[in-house]
Amino acid sequence: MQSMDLNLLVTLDHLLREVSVTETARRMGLSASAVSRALDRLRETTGDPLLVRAGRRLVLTARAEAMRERVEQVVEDAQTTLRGGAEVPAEGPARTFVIRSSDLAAALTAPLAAKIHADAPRIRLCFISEGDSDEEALRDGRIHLELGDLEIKAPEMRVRRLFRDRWVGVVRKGHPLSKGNVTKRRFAAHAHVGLRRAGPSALERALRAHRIERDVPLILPNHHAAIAVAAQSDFVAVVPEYLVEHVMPTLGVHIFRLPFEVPPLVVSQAWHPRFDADPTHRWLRTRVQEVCSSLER
DNA sequence: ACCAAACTCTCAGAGCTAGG
DNA sequence: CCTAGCTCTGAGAGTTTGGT
Repeated sequence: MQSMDLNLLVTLDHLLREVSVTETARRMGLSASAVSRALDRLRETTGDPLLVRAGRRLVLTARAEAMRERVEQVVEDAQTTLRGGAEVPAEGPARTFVIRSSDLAAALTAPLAAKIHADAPRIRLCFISEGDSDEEALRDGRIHLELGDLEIKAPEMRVRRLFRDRWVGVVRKGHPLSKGNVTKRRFAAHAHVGLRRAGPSALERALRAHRIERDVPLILPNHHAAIAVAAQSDFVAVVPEYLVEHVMPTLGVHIFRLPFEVPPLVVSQAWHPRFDADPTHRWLRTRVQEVCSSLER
């Protein structure tokens, strides 16, 4: 076998996650041209273009898409091998991890807490809401781990994708949209609940791209509240499908496919590099990953 | 048509390593 | 120690595409 530069795997891992040469370069602390040439070598090695132009942006080829999870796992395994196993220490003082989490990550709270309590009863978890969403808290160690639909800007921060899910429409049983085909016109004809966010969400961008104008007379703080309101009123909510299936299955709502394309929701975990080599933190990240792999469709 | 953004390519220079 | 070969880098120009 011809010898391969295994450092290319790390670059590939970043490229598959960022889908951008510029962003990969920023994350790795390299120049864009260096990453571009690394991509060249990856293309030569794999015999696939991996990332191809789509307008101003790049998109993954089918082969790259298929490689993504495997590459992530290989890089993670290599890092674990080189740094030592991610085992929770049997001795030592009790330890509390502060996890900042949006309600998008709520589905994994119960299985994660059960797993941690069973395997490492000396570890305590303190979940806080995303109200305080500054990256300084991750930097200075006030927050040990962040979970959710993250838009981390700090280049040094470690971000690992946990799972993806699709957006669905939710209405009460017996609602007009619970019968027949939901068209864009019918979708927009009903009042919707919106979510309070700092910037436009992927959903709002998709609505704008499809020129769908909906009436949003009610803004709520999170998806759980949106589902609960939709279950008991004529409001329409658009939420991640797993939240309805895993967290609020008892409400008896009707779920329908959206009549337009929305990029999938991506839930990730993020942490500061200061915790990279911390064996207990690594053990926790691995447990989070395990719980999430059971959620992904 | 013009401008901006993102990626690609070429070039020259620097640093590292192996071999003589 | 010197040299050749390789890799990486930044600079700068070119290409493609989208927005105005």
